[in-house]
Amino acid sequence: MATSFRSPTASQKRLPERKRGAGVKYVYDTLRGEILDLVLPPGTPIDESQLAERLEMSRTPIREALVRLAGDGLVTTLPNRSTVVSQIDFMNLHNFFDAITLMYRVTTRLAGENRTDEDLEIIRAHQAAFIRAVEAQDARSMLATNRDFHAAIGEAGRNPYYQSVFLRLLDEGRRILRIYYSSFDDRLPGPIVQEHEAMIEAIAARDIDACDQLAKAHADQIVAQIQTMLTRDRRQAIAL
Amino acid sequence: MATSFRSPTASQKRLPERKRGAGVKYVYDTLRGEILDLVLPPGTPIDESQLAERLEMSRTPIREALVRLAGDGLVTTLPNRSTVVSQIDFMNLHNFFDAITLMYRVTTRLAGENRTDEDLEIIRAHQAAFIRAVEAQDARSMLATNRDFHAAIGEAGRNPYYQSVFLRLLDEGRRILRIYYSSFDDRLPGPIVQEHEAMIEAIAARDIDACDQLAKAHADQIVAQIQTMLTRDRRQAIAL
DNA sequence: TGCATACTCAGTGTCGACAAAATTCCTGCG
DNA sequence: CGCAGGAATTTTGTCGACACTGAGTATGCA
Repeated sequence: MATSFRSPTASQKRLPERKRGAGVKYVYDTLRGEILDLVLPPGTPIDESQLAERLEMSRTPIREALVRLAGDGLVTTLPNRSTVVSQIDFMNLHNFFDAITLMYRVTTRLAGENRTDEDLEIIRAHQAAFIRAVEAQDARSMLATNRDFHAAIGEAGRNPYYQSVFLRLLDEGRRILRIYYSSFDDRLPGPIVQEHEAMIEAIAARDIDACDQLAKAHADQIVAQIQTMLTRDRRQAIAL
Repeated sequence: MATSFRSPTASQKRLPERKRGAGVKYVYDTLRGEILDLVLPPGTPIDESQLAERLEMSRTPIREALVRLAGDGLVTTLPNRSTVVSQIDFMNLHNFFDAITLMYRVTTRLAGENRTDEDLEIIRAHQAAFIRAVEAQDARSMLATNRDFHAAIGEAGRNPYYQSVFLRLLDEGRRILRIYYSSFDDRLPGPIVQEHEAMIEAIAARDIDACDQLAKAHADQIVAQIQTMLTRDRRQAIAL
């Protein structure tokens, strides 16, 4: 099965069937989603030919997507060998904690300074989506919407340099938290919802000090959650 | 001219002449250097076929290098159109100043915490190279070695997340400063050399507070230099 | 039986060619 | 003379093919 869904007779010459340039984006988005949701766990080798066959396109757009993912740090290219999903460096998680705490603070502060009313609407929409995911107890959706919520705050901060690291950290955090939620099975994510609400209020009120304080508390809370998870179930974490 | 330097008769089949996988790196390094030195000014369109001809390889490795450069933010890809060297956003330089000041501080602090003796040797070697460039009044080399000096400090900090932004900021700073040095013609770069020496001392002594203070002073000084340049010669800056 | 060497093969890196999209140039009309 | 429409050209995006690399396997020798 899955050899071809196309009509075997009608494809006499070639049917583009898909817009020029959309192929790369599709591969990129698909792989990125599967990596962040741990459908492709760290260390998984990615075979270009196999992917090309599965997604029904040539290896060229596949390779371009992989190069972009390598730029994001989500995959690692071993020269003349396969490219693999990047490992999560559990030995140096403190680097991650340190950086994401600082970036939470910086981006939330900047959002308090530079946000427009439109930014606020977008942020609130993401928070609403996050709440829906929490109520539905859908871990995958929770992680994705939580990431989008903070990414929107970063956007409102209007500093592309900070935003580039921040997005990278949020993606890495999504992978790390995915381990947590897969081992504790879609439970309520602590006081995250209320913390988000407080952050929105502070950003709306342009209260920079409150933004900083709330962001730090939020970061500390998440870091504490992850550390608790790691000490409770160290074996699984190390296995990955 | 420049059609081919190879023997026209001997190339009956094909001569690799170059290691597998080295092509992409060569294109990437070459273009990156030319972009950072403003040999390719912002807005310059990059023609794949032309580059392929000049560097004597197919378009495939050229395209891969361009995708990587786009990931670094050095070029901008316009879908179905040419890719161009990224513009410098002079209207929002405060974002750059804000971010690089913070990253100078963070990386120098971390270097003070985590540096090894080997790190210190590498940093001192880069500082020596920088001094040589200053004495030779070679602006291009000054900018490159200054960038490498701070990059080495970032490496000693041992936090890849910070390092990824920091490198990006240093590269952008190299482009911005290149305008400065091209308009003021290779003059002495203010008190940068002494500031570097003081930073090395603080890192060697593991004096975190001094690291932070010196990094902030260094950043402020460079920001002030750039701002002075911009107010003196606004036309040239805006022209770019 | 253990180890070094040669062979096989799956998989990447590069190439040349074709097709789609966009720009440019030309032509005809007002 | 200016402008709209269309043809020609330029340039990018995608494809299939092939050579080279490294890993796994088999083979021969001690």
